[in-house]
Amino acid sequence: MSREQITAIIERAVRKAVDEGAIPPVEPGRIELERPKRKEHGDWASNVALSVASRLEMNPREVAETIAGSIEPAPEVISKVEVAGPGFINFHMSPAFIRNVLFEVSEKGALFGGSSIGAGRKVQVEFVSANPVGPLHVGHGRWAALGDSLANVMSHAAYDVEREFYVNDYGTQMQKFGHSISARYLELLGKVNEMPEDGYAGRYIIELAERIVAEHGDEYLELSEEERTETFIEMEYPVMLDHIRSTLERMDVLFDVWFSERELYRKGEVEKTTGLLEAEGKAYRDEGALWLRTSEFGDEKDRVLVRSSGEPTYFASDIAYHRDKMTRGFDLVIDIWGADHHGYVPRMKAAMDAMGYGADRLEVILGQLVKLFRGGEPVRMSKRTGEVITLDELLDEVTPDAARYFFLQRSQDSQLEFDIELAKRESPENPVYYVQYAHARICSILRYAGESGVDTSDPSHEELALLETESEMDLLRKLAELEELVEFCAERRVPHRLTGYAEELASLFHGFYRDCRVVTEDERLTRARLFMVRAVRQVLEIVLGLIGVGAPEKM
RNA sequence: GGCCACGUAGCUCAGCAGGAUAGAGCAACUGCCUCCUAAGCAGUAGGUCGUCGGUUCGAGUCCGACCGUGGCCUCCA
Repeated sequence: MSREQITAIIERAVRKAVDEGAIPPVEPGRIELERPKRKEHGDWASNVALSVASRLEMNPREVAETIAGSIEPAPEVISKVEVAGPGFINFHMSPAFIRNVLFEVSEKGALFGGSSIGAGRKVQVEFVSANPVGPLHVGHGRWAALGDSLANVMSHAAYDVEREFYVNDYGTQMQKFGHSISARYLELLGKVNEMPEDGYAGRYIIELAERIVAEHGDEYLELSEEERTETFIEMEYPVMLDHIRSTLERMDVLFDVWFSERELYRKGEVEKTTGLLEAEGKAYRDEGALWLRTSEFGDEKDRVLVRSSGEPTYFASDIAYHRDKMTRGFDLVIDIWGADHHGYVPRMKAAMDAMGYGADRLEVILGQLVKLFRGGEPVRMSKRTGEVITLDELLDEVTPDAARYFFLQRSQDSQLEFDIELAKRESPENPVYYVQYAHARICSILRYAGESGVDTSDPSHEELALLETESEMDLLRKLAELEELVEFCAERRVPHRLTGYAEELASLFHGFYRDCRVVTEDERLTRARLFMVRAVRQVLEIVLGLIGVGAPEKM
C-alpha cells in the first residue's frame, strides 16, 4: 500500500519542481522505491534524483534536495523526508501509520499479505511428473516442495492456480518396468533369466515380483515374454502411482489433476497434433520420419515427432499435452523440470510457437538436483545397484516439515546440499524449528494471558500508541512487508525467499520477547502487546502455510 | 567442442529489474534462565564477492574473455 502512495507523492513532487522551474523539464521515469538495508535510511528510499540528475547532467544531491523540498507534507503517513548519501531521498513513516498494520492483520486474518497482482490470470503449475515406474527420489521431493509453495504463494497473489502431475504411463519406460518385473519373476521361480541391460535394478522391483509370486504363483510362466510384460505393467504401475501419491501426501503436496499420457494416446490427441502440425506445414517428412521445424523457432535443429518406425517420440506426446493445456484456458503454464532437461526447453518453446500459442505462455523452471549428506559425508547413489535413498526413506528419518523447509531454503538455481543429520536434529541449528518455536512461544503467551484472566480485547488507537520501543516498531515494520514479499515471490517465481522472511520475522519476535514482557500489570499496554503478538502469530502461520510446514502451538 | 547453471566468511547459502558501511545459519570464543517456553537472547571473531578487462556518477549484481564445478548435447525419456 504505502509503496504506491509514496511513488505517487514522488511523481507529484517532481512535477511540481518542474512546474516551478526548480529543475528543467524531465520525466521521472519509472520510480524505484526500495527498502533500505540500513535502518537509519528510513522505511523507503528512492533513487529518482540520481537517475534524473544523470539525465540532466546536474548534481544529484541538489536535485534530491529540490525534489524533497517539493514533497507535500503528509504528517499522518510520513514523519520525515531526508536526502542522504549520493542523492537518495529517504522516507520515514510515522509510527501511527506503521501501527495500522495491526488493524489490517486483524481484519484480514488468513488473507493478510494477499495481493491482487495475479487477479484474472489462470495458471497451471505442473511438477514432479515422475514416471510411475519406481519410488520418488529426493530430487522429486525438492521439486514437490518448490512447486507446491510456488502455487501457494501465487494463489495468495490472486492467481487462479491449478497443480498438475503428468503421469508418463506410456512408452519405453513402462516397457522397461514391465520387463524388469518379468525378469525378477522368472528369477524367483528358478528360471534362469538375465535382467535386461537397461532395466530397473531397484530392490522394489523384486518386492513387486515377490508379491506377484505370493498371490499368483507360477500362473504367468506360460505367457510369452511380451504378454507377461504387458500383464505386469498393467498390474503394477497403478501400485507405483499410488505409492507416489502417498509419498507426496506425506509432504502435504496435493494435486488438482493427475493427467495421463495414455489418455492422450487413447483419445488420439497425439496423432491429431502431429497431423495438424504437418497439415500446417510446421512439420515435414524426411528419411521416413516426421520432423517439426523447431529450428525456425529458435531451436538448434529440427526435432523428430514420429520416428521412421511410425512410433511417436516423447516430444510428440509432450506437444499434444501442452496443446491440451492450452485448450483448457490457462494464460500461463509453468513446468518444473529437473535441470538435466534444460536442453529440452528450446524445443518445447519452439513447439508452443509452432502451434501459435506463443512461447511466452510456457515457463520452465529448472530445478537443480539434491546432494544428500549424512553428518558431512556424501551419501552415495548408484544407478546400477539401485541403492538410492528414496524420498520415502528420507521422510522416515526427517519430519516432513523439516524436509519441506530444507528443500525450499535454497534458490532453485543452486544445487542443494541436504544433510540428513542436520535436518533430523531438533535443535537450534535447524531453522525450521527456530521459526516454529516463535509461533509456539506466542501461543504459550496467549495461553498464559487466557489463564491469568487479563483483558484480551482489542486495544483502542490510543492504547496501540503505547507500542513504541525499537523492537516493537521493527516487528511491526516486518509484518507490513508480507504483501511485497508475496508479490515478489509470486512474480519472480522464487518461493525460497519465503524462508528468509520467516526467519527474519521469528528473529524480530524473539528480540521483542527479550525486551518486552507482554502480560503485565499495565492493562492497556498488555492489550496493545497482545494485539500485536496475535498479529505476529497470524503472519507466522500464513508464511509457514505458504512454505508448507505446520505452525505448532506447543513444542 | 557447443549450450545452460553455479563460483560470496572455515562450511552451507541469501543478497529483492545496478545503489549508501556485503548478510544469515552452522562451526569457534564470551556472557545471559527466582522472569509469559533457553528449540531463546546479547556479544567477539571471520570477506581481494573465482580471475582479468569493460559499461556506469556508482558493479557481488550488467557485458566480454578466461579458470573451476555440475548438467545437457539421441529417430532416449
